Amino acid sequence: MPSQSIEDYIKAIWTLSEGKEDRYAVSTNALASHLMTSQASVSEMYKRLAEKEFIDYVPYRGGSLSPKGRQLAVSLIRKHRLWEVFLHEKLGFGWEEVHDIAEQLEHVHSQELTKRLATFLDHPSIDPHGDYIPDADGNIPKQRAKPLTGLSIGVGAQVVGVLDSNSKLLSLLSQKGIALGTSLCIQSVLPFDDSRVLTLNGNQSVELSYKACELILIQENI
Amino acid sequence: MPSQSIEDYIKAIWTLSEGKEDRYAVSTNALASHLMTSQASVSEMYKRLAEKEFIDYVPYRGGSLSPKGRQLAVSLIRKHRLWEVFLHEKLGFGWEEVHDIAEQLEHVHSQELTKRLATFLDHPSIDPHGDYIPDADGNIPKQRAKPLTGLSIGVGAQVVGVLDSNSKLLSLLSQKGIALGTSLCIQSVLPFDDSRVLTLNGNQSVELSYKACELILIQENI
DNA sequence: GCAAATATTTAGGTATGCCTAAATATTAAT
DNA sequence: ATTAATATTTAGGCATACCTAAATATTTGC
Repeated sequence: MPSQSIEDYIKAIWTLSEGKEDRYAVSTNALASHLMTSQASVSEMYKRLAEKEFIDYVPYRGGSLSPKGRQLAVSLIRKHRLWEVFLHEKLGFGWEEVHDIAEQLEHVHSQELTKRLATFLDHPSIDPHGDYIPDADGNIPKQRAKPLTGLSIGVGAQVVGVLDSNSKLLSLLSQKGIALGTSLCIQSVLPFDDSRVLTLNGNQSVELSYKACELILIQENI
Repeated sequence: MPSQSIEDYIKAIWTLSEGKEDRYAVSTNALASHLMTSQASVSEMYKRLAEKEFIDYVPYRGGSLSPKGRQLAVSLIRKHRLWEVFLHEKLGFGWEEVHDIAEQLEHVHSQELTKRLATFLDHPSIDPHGDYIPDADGNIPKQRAKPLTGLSIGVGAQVVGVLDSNSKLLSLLSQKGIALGTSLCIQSVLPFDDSRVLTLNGNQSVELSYKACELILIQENI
């Protein structure tokens, strides 16, 4: 049974290589700053992970998930996102609260539990942040959405996800009245800092920094 | 935040001193065999636990829970038993399957989660094995039931709990048709090994070893 | 192409939590 | 009361997972 640390590392490598080509190698630097640990610790752990065949590791070149590693990562992501749905839908937690708790729940080992939880939740395919939930075989659709910063002025779109589960971002969005499914369009882009002025659901008007807009995923209306 | 190991030790001390007088000291020997670890490890851990003020520890005399330790223990027991109810009632796990999974779930740290889970389950007061669930303030009724070995021949009673969550025992009981709430009475006691022949729900007849009977808690019909 | 900047690894140390074997306390038996 | 049996602790090790500082690779800028 992989330790909690190993699971955290594997999940982080998966997250950082999402959207990149297959076998994308994650640098120690990137992983260290993502996990808020030292590069030395990552370097050491990379050796352990390679030994256990979770990653392919070329010193000075970073680590990339092996098939075994990818499988573990995806099963963790599946558990994490299913628990998020449970916390949100069944227990009434806000979308900014679910991440940290799911972070712990994902480490519970029991395939049967995951299976039954999925059934209990009616096999959801997206979590409260709009991310796809891998199916039982580990298949997960590619995120087709693009960041809000890539939306042109006057074009209608819908919020379908966020790129970070950081609860501060989610609190900010909740506060501004932005949630999954919110319809919006960009009214204008402010000079100097590129903040966006948005129209939400055709009426309210809110301002959002470039930094926040980068992390919001939208899908343009057809 | 106490580590998982510390939580396991505290819970074990609580379990072994349940029913005993307040501040009952658990010997290293008893704890080591309960946790299937060495006495040396327990001795070492006792020092750490005393340092962190979870227990009072007198070398060569064993350790007893401090108020802080008892509080932690009871909150773990509460979480464990609430999760067992969830697994059994919501996910349909059998009573012999829930213990091991709850053993992991109980280590998830979030008071809010426990609170919401209890509400979601409608504030149950007993778990699938018939054990009382401590309330949010840590109060837990004393177990009033007695073991099946203490029941006289011909007296009707009801199964209200088991003294061990060992899944082998639970499987055996399921197999024999014994569950929480089963009505039974002792038909006869066999010679030599003291096995009991039981009548279940007024009709079926099953035989059960003394060893198993010791661990079944019953309440006599009034 | 070589020096400077940056990235990565190695070296040496710490804390937790486990082990076996040896030493020491306590309890029981005569 | 002294010895024998049992219980407990200490000593010395090991693995994981972290750290800082130093050494070594790689990349970048000129």
